[in-house]
Amino acid sequence: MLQTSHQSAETPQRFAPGLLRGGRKRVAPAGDGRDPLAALGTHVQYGARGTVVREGEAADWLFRITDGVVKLHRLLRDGRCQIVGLLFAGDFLGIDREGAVSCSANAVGRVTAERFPRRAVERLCDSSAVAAGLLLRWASHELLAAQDQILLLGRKTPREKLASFLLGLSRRQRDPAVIRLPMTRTDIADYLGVTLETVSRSMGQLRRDGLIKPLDRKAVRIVDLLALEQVADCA
Amino acid sequence: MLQTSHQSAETPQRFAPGLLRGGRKRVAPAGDGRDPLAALGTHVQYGARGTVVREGEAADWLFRITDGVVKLHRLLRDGRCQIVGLLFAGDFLGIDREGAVSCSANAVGRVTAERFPRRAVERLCDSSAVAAGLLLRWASHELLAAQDQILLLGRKTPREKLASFLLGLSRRQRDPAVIRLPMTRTDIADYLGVTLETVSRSMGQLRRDGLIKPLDRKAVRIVDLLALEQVADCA
DNA sequence: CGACGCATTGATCGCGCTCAAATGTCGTGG
DNA sequence: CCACGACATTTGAGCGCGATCAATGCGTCG
Repeated sequence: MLQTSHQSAETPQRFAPGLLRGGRKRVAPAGDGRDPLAALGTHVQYGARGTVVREGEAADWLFRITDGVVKLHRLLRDGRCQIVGLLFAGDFLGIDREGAVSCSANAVGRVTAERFPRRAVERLCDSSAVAAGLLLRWASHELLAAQDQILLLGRKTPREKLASFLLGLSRRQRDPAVIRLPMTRTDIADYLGVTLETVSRSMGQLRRDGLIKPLDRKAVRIVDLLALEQVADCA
Repeated sequence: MLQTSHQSAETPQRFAPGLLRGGRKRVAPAGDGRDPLAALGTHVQYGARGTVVREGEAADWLFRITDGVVKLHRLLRDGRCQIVGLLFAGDFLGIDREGAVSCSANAVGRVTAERFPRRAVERLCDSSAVAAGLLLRWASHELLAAQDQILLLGRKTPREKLASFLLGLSRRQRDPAVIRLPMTRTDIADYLGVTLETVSRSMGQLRRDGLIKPLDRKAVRIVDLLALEQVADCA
């Protein structure tokens, strides 16, 4: 079985995790100064839970997400899992690699991305300050996000973690008042450094306190934005 | 990050508390391809606990540490503190800024650094792929370190956190078997997302288990490197 | 329908936090 | 030089939060 008849994105795909379809090299306008990478890219697509790269693989590719959400996660030997990053449309995957891939990357829902040969990108960056600057700007921004996450993991309570997480998601979405949760409770737990039960309880707590209102399993409505920001304490 | 921001040409330069001495602009060999930044830099020095930059300040400067250790920390409203990064010789400070400084930076011991005018660095990066590449490479590496720290904070036990921390430090030092701790227990605690008592207890535990041997309060000898690596679980 | 995956809720346990006290270390001035 | 005080560190006692284990509910698919 390759694909369910349902087109809805959240339907779990049953086919083997991995690459759905690799496109042909796109013929892009060569002189496009706005996106120096475009000419190097190939479009690729992944099904829900598809594996983009696996920890330890040779780092031959650089990706740029065009649609969907990708989770970066690392495992400890005994199975403990931590999601070290969430990538959305526009984010790069694989900049931070030195020879081998440092963590696995999986599609959360369906994902489309551009894939660039790593060598070619490096050559481009060596010659084009525009290309290098593009990646540098993104890496700097990502570094900031990582610091936020470090503060969250090190010092925030589960309740505060969840509030911060929800607000972070809401900023990424069309309607900031209705948050679509692309991931399961387990994923959220692995992202926030708690257990899935704690995520569930914190969610219930925020609901009982009137800050949010769960719509369905994968969507939450922000009721009291101010109070939520207060809790998140994004000082 | 390194955005082109228009800022007053003459910012009244308030010397941060802790600044010992500001040097003169260094006249560097212009054609030095190895270090495209050198010509822009000024040497500065800070005393122990000196403030390099404070959260919220205008991000007018980029620093490169030449000696000593700098801690980056962020505070929550109620005083909880998290050290989001430690910078050593060769590390940059301030790449990840967008207009304002995102976290405070303090010298841990005595620190010397180069200071670059932010706008000049941005101009250089816009024109020189070498300069942009230098910063990009550093940012990528730092992003990797941040992911390690995220895994540590989210999923490791205090004992594992301390082991990882000690091993990380040892890699930075001349003699990898004798670790000099540049910081206090409180700082270590704020870096590892635990309390100072827990740091102390974990240290005692590693000592009793024969993995390390505290020499004095600011130095530790690694007795059983293999076991320590096992505990750190840097998978 | 039953099987499965995901989420919620409850009961209990133990690790790490908190509060508190004792001890050690360093810098400073008499 | 020693006495002193400030501060860093260690150690102890007790508690509470979040993890763990377990049961149940709920929606989807075969």
